[in-house]
Amino acid sequence: MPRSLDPKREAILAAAFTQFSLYGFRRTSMEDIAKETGISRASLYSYFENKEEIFRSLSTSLHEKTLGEAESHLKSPDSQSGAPPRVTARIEAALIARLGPFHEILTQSAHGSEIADENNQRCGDLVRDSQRRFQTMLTSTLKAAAREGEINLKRAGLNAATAAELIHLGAVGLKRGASDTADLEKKLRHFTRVFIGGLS
Amino acid sequence: MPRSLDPKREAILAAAFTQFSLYGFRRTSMEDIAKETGISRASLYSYFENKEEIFRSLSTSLHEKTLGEAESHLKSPDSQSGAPPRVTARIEAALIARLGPFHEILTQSAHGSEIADENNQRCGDLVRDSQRRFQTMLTSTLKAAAREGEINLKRAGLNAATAAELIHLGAVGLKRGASDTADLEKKLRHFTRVFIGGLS
DNA sequence: CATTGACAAAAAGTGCTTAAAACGTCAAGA
DNA sequence: TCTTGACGTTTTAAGCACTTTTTGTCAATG
Repeated sequence: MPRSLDPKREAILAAAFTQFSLYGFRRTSMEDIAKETGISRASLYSYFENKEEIFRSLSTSLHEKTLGEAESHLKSPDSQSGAPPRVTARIEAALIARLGPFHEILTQSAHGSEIADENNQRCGDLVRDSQRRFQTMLTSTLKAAAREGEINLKRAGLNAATAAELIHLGAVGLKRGASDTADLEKKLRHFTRVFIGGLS
Repeated sequence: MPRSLDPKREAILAAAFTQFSLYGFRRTSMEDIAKETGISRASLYSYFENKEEIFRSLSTSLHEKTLGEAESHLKSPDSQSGAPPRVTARIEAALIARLGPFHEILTQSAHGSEIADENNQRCGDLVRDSQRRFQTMLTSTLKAAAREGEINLKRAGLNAATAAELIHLGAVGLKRGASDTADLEKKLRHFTRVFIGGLS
């Protein structure tokens, strides 16, 4: 059985996620996680090295999930032709899939900012790597769209990688001003529509 | 003499800015500021209540300066007609004027992030107010541009305030990925060009 | 009358002690 | 084989006494 699909591990990760959301990383003990999982604290150590590894596993898991969903949106076949470039809808969905869950944690948990700090501190490598991967996906999506004439990068004086970076950074910026998930999604939709429109 | 133009106060503020940049807010003492100014510590207290007020004055001053410059760019008459909407160049310049100096402090000072933290903590009201004012400026600029047919908000399904918010938040997001001032300016130019292009 | 040295009060840093909490491991038990 | 209670260790938190730094205020001064 692949480690990443072991149901016991999944149960522990789910319990840990609950506790981290409630109390933050520092204030959550292995005892808390064990109790929430319904097993003894000692058992935790047969599934994870320590609290740090649990946290990193959670982070990895969320990054993989959001990247996977983002990728599937970016690669999904266009539903039907229409006036607005079809790539817009795909990028909209990808941004929502990629950024939504992190924003959700940040706004819903009472310890959202502490969790975000710990994540940058302990999983900075994962974060940077995921960002690079996401930007790479965006880049090839934009390249393909340019090849098919959906957008025109040359006219804007941009290459695909630069355009992808601008979209990504801009979208991340929208998180700052979004009060809840619905608001973020609305902003991301408008933003993407206008920005891709500017490349058409 | 208006308090805000008293040359003694200005000298103190300049000295304080130097020290804060070098040592951060917490690690800078009134003694440090006095020495840098070339006066006694006691004299500081005849110009400012305490270190907090010095810091807030500095923050106010930078906000006013950047808002003023941004406004003058936004209101400046268009140089000459051209293919790209003339409002683009004005917004580009305004964003650079408004965001550049803060980004400069963040990247140039060894204590940039501490200073930014203190600024949000102690001057959160000033920050929010300035952001609102800047967004208001942007909003009326966009409204005017729409009135003159330079951009078309309706087609994008946006009102001017929402568009202004998107530009502002997006531009702020670009700060995260910009290594230095030149890089930030380049990103802001590209971003503005594409985004306003999307509204044309 | 603007400036400052000097003073008392407050705050911040240091080192040490103690108590409590959390950790990681392992042998015994289900 | 999987689970866990229990054990020794490590980490964290709190308290205290002490020193140093920083603060805010004035009366004295040039």
